[in-house]
Amino acid sequence: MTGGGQALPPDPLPAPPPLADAGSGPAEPALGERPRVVSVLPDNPAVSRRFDYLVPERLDHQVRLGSLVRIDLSGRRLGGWVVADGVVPPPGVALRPLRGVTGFGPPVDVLELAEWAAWRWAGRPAHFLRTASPPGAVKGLPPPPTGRRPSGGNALAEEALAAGGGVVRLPPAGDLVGVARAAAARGPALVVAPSAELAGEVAGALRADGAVVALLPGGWARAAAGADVVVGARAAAWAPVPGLAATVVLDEHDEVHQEEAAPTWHARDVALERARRAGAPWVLTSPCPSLAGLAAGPQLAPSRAEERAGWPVVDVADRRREDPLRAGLYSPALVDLVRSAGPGRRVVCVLNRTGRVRLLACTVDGELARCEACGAAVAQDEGGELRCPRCGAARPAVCLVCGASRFKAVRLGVTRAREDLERLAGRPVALVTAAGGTEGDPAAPVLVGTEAVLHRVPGAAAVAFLDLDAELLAPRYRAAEEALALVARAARLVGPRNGGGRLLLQTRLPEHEVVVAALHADPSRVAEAEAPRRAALGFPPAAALAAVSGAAGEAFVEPLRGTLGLEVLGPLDGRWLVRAPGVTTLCDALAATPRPPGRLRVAVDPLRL
DNA sequence: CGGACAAGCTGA
DNA sequence: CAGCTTGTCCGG
Repeated sequence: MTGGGQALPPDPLPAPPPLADAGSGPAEPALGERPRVVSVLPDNPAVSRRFDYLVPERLDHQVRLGSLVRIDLSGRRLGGWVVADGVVPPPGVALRPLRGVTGFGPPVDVLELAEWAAWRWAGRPAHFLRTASPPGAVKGLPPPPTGRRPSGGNALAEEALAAGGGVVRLPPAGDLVGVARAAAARGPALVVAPSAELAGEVAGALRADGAVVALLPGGWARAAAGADVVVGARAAAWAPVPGLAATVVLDEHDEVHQEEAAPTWHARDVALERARRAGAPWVLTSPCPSLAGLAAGPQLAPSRAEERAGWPVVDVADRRREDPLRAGLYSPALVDLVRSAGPGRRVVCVLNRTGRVRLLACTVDGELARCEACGAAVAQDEGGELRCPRCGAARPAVCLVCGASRFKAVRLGVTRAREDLERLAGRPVALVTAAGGTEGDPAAPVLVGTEAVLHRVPGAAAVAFLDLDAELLAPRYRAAEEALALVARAARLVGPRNGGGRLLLQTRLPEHEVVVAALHADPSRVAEAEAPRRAALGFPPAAALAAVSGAAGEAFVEPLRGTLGLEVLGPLDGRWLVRAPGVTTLCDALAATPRPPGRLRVAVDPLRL
């Protein structure tokens, strides 16, 4: 099967006992005096076993499946989750009593989901149960909801929900709240947003409708007590939602939905699996659906006119026409654009490179300036000397081939771009980087920065990508999707065309499907070009991949080499790639392979490759 | 994980 | 062979 089609639960491999009735089977019907015993999974990912404990009388009514409890384990006190109740402990073990109950924990369906996720992303259930647990102790729940269920909402979302599930292509200026509304109209809905900020906006809008909204992570108890809508960022995919009736993932293409650290779980896939288990319909929305998202179900697109209206005007500056030696990052169109900036008309320039200068080329023979000692590209330091970033050697700025002393920056960083733009625009230009700093006046009419600038600025009249080719040609298999996602983010920042929103794409690849897709407000062009490439190259969702690294990587990967249907590549840069035709084959194999001692990182579906 | 205990190394 | 390090196992 292909990746995004939701993975089946683990086959009965050497799988651990299912969480919800782990251990030793159900108790016989209370036949007199048998004491109550529960199985507890310790809150310590290094301990994957479950241990049985007696429930003291005084805690009896507080302990239920999922409860967060305190236990004694080999002399230490730990937290843990009750994962089975009424178990009959194996004979000959001296049981200890639970030390206490911390409070409410994940409901049974989430306990089972954690077990599935441990299989799906080669992790430990405890890791997921932490994410699924409330941020603080929850001793009691608020009264059940008395809200007004929202009605109406986005028509395409309603259509997708009625059909059991679908991917709604919602242009950048589209109404995300309307999608959440359509879901909540069907009953308790789970809405996973790409950021806490957006989650807050959705929560605010639905509260204004009169709905009872649990905004995660703070609203965990509200969610557990029942709510019309449970909404939050990534981790909300693990929130309790009694009576789950619909699941929504907003901006499913956004890579923030995936955890970077192993286990690399993806909120979209968690939400989809949850919907599947609950028999609830689902909606994924995106202005530019990912292939992984599209593999989950049918796509519902607005009319061409509607979709176009939701994107800004896009201009393409074809840098091929510019003199390759003299052409910098500043086409005439760009210069016009930055000169149009002013108070209330902010222009944002995106350049995904930090630093001042990356590569220098001799103005006479075009030779790149490289280190005499080690051959790395050298940069010009403040004093004008050429300094090697790799070995530290410095030398005067003289071409090694022709002796000329003038160099031209062929790849400019944002620091340099800020200075250049300030000169070209004749107005103050501020620099915004991911590191958090802003150089220059943050209220400046022109901002330049790496893609972080798109996250840090509240709005803009226009966004220019100074060098879109850096994204288009990035050596990552998802480069095209990522580039379009970046353009879509900029599109949301500037707003739709009827509000004057404008994007400028500077590129030497004007025929590239990402450029064409943006130009025509038709993201399907990227998906259509990309799908056959992924299939040909064996990349997700046409195949399932795991990246294995760490000192124990070799030992872990070795037994996988012989496994039927698996392909093990590497090591390359200390990393192995495990490829399988589908998620089930891959995850079954990973789950069946013992973990050798030592540092090991297994990233299933790695984002960056 | 962290403690318990067993199997190996060193110095006399 | 004591005294110590290193490794493996197990916990309720």
